[in-house]
Amino acid sequence: MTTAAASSRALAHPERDEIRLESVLHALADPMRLRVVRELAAEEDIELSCSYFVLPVTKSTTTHHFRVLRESGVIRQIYRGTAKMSVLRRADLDALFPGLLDSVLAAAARQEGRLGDDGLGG
Amino acid sequence: MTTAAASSRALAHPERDEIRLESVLHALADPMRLRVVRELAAEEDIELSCSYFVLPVTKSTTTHHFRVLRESGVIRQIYRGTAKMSVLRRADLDALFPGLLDSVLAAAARQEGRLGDDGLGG
DNA sequence: GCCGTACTACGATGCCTATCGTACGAGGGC
DNA sequence: GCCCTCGTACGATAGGCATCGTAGTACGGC
Repeated sequence: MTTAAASSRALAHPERDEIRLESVLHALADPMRLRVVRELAAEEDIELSCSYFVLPVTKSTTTHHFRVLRESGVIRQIYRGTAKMSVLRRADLDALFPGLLDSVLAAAARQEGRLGDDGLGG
Repeated sequence: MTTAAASSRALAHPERDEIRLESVLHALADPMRLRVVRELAAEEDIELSCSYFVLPVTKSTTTHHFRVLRESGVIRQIYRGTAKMSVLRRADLDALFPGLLDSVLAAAARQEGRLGDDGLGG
């Protein structure tokens, strides 16, 4: 392989054309997951480990949320050693649903300002 | 009253500033409700009765979905005689979350074309 | 006043899901 | 090899929710 090899453990992802709008909206409708997506969007194209995110839930719940995000096609996950890195699938989402991700991110930012609750624990 | 009077029965709606992004996304994440919203958007600013919508579920389930849409702030409902009319709260949604509704509608239309499933029962 | 239509309220059901705790597996550092 | 860290798997639990059916309410027409 030319790129840095991921661990042998593989993870199932939907192909671009398997991503469903309803699943994406459902994934984004949860506050914990929206928060993760916002943090990932803030670090555009940078792989972040699950442990980077400090969420007010246990590790098993965090694992659950990351799986929902991955299986809905919102993020891509790769094992790197003991860490599991996550990136937003922005290119796929923008191609399928132009403007959707941006308007959701903008809406979340507006609402954060409006309510004075930042939704980002870090 | 100057405008056509609605029935005496009142319905609870969230004020504009009470509308939460997560609730809106949740409301839109259901196929049945997304379908309703798309039909309402297609008849911009026109009040449609619940019975206008031919959904593959019973009337009580339909009532449930309309309530979710209303309580999340996506639609406004008014009684007119025995009928209950619904309209999209486009102005409120556009003011709170600019571009969100349009990108969701566009995404739904794109997905419809992509999958060959129109999501609108006629 | 009576009936039909439009929608609601309520209870039941079965599924999905957000959460937890504990026990386990995979990799890296020593 | 041993242990620590990161994350998973599994089971349990509790609540939410999409669905239904039935019984009931509001309103308009006759």
